Amino acid sequence: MGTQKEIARRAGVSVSVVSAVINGTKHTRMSDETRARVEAVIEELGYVPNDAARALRRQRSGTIAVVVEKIENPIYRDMFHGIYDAAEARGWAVVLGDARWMRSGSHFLARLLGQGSIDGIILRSEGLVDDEVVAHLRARPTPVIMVEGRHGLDGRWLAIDDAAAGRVATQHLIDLGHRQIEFAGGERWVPTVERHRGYADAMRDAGLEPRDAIRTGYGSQAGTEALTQIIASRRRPTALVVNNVLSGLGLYAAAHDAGIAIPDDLSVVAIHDADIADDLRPPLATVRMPMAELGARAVEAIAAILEDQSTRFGLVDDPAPVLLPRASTAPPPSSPRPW
Amino acid sequence: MGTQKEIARRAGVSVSVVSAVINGTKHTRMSDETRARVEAVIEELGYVPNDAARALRRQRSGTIAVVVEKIENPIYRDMFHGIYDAAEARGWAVVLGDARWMRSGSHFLARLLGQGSIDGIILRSEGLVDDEVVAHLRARPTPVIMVEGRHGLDGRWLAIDDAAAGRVATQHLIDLGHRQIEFAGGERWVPTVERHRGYADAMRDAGLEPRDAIRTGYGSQAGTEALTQIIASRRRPTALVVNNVLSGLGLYAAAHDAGIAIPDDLSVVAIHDADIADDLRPPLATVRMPMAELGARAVEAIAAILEDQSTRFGLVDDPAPVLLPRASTAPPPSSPRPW
DNA sequence: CTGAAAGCGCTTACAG
DNA sequence: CTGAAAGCGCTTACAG
Repeated sequence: MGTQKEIARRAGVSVSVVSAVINGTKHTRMSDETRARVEAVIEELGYVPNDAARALRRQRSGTIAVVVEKIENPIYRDMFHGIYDAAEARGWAVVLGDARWMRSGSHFLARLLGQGSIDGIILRSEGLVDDEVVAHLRARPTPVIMVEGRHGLDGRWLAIDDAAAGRVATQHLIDLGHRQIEFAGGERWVPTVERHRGYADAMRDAGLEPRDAIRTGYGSQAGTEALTQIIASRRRPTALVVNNVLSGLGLYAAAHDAGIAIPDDLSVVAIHDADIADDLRPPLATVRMPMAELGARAVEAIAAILEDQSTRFGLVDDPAPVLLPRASTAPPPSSPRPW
Repeated sequence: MGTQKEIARRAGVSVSVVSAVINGTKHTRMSDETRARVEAVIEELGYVPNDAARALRRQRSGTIAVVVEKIENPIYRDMFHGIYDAAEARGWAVVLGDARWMRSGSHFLARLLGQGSIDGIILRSEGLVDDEVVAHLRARPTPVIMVEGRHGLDGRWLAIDDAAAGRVATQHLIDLGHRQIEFAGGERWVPTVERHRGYADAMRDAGLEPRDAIRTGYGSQAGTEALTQIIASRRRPTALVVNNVLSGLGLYAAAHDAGIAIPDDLSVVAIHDADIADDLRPPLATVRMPMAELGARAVEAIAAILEDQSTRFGLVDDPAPVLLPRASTAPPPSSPRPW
């Protein structure tokens, strides 16, 4: 370990030279011999810079935080990847956290909001963060980019094109010949509202009557709730668009329990792709979203803010959402079985 | 924002007093009136301490990092929770990261290993971390606790009682009357080896002949591979213990594809519980492990090391693994269908 | 081309 | 009981 001071002493130079060798700064007008001597001592001691001292001096930590609501949700995988790659390219480290930890008074929150250890925050929350925490976020200079949610602080939000995703999913079902198509996903969360809007647009364009969204909670339970509500109603759609892969999982379970066959009785498409879609039986058709690009854009937005440059917020619509067909969809039954 | 210096100026006191007010230190022999004035200015400015300066001065950041291999694996949920709670109780913030980011030269790794920003690391890896990175880990003073893996650096590892889990899972199947029971999970990773050992012990205790583990990869694919191998063999077990819930998911898919009914043809128990076990059909019987306790113990171990106290490493066996029965198991078929 | 010095914002031992 | 000062380890403007 050791410090630059110690290296300087051992190499017989000043700390300015040591710092220059480490950082490759212009101060670098030193003889090759001096540089080599310094590098040898650095190697010998296994010197590593003290990040706290650096951050204090540079007024920048080189670390950004990503906070999401349920970190185990598989849909984040690509986003994390996109964020990580973009951050590494800029020389930043990424740390992850769970939105459930953002409680007023938590040390996690203190670290996020304190000066010095986190340069920027990428936040994805379905609304869990309470008003007091939001007030803190607003009061601090640390830039916060909201992803997948259109209520970004100071308009700083980025989202995928959820309406397009809803449209793509619905269009696929229309193309298969379905006319009784519904959408499940609740209305509280903005992306869901957008997806439902895309569903409704596709329906209208095809001369079909869109229905209100089937309001549900989130997670796998949403799928279960959706089917329960449908069964309780007099409606018998032949196809369903659900909010995400986990909802699809819950829907599969409920369909199994109710003796409803997928896709023979009911076709299903889920927004968002994830590995597990391939492991379900039947494999679940999904809409792949540009999550990696969303993550990369969020990193760029933080960089722009820190450098006082302007940046474009809003929709990340390239590449466009694309349907990944799998066996959970089929043409509607010619003579529907009653269920 | 502002600094203590600015607060001191506005409140007409010295920075020592400001610091004392903020930290509640003994220096605290100040009049109530002084304290109130300082607090008012702190409030007014929305002052937040600079963590980098603190970390530099205290030689401690108050942040620990948790690095796991596939952060979206649902089995980590409870462990993260246990870590978070224990860390908060100690006044520490927790940050998460993915083991795939621990590449030599990555800025993420630099932040982990550098002095100043991370006080300790909890690492869970199936072996992804390459030798060069391990060498770095060893060379730095930052304590690293290996969880679920018995090759901890300097013997600093903690693991759940995988052998007991294997035993519990197997015993449940034996109790149901199964005699042809197999274990799937590969042999590369130590916990799997332990689970297989527990399986073998339970079998022997029941006077049954344990079989070698069916070697597979990891993740959902493991379940698929296991069934493929069984089908290719002449063996027809009536029950199977799989390494985790994701493997169970893959096994379900493979069983469906092969026309094998669970549990009628084949009973299944998975090590590790996760929410999705309830969403599968049939719901998947699992063994719940003390993951939250494992996480809490890892935090305590870091604390002990930092405080130069001794601490106990090894197995976290309280509470013991417990079987959560679900519909994926049943007595063996009286007259097995051929498959 | 290289070194001495200031200062980032904090905590704390010390002097008064 | 309170203030002035040192120092954590770094970077960088400045002097030589």
